[in-house]
Amino acid sequence: MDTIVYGFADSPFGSIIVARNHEGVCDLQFLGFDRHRVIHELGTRWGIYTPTTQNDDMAQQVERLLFESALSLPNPISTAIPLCPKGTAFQLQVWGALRDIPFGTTVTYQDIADRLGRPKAVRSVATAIGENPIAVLIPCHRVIRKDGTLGGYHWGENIKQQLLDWEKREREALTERK
DNA sequence: GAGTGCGTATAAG
DNA sequence: CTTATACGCACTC
Repeated sequence: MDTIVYGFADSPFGSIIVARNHEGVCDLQFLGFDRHRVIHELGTRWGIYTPTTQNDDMAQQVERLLFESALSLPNPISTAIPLCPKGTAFQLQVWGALRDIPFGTTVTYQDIADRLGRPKAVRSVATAIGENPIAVLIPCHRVIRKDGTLGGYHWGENIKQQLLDWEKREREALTERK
């Protein structure tokens, strides 16, 4: 059986839990908004009898790659860390589309639906986005509503806004440096 | 088959 | 600003 290694780390946006199996990171969630819900989610997604090992160093390495840097543009993250999210075919398709959104930019839920060739399935697409198990690495925070308002975020709209502000700052900092 | 959801559009209070 | 109605579709029970 496929054991899961998980660990905790502190990010600039609150503590996170990172989990990975032999193929790659399978979960990355913020714990600040609702720690109990997150732990429960992990249990139901992977099964409470799945063998696990704790390794905070692993989590901290991922955290550093994600937040400590100037490695933001043009998004080397997308290929540096292998991912292994668990979901339906439709969800995996949606999450795949999210990975194409460049650092520091935003798109709308409608844009994603259009890109998938399902313009009328916005609602379903939005639901799938809301079920993203790998925060930041699968940048669901870059998807906002068509009217310009933020839209929902599984880990709290505060963090969504903070992530977008951070990406914007990083991006501007890199632009001015030339 | 009924109920639900990180949306969108429009109408109305 | 907030609630209400409708559309549409993947998912869960």
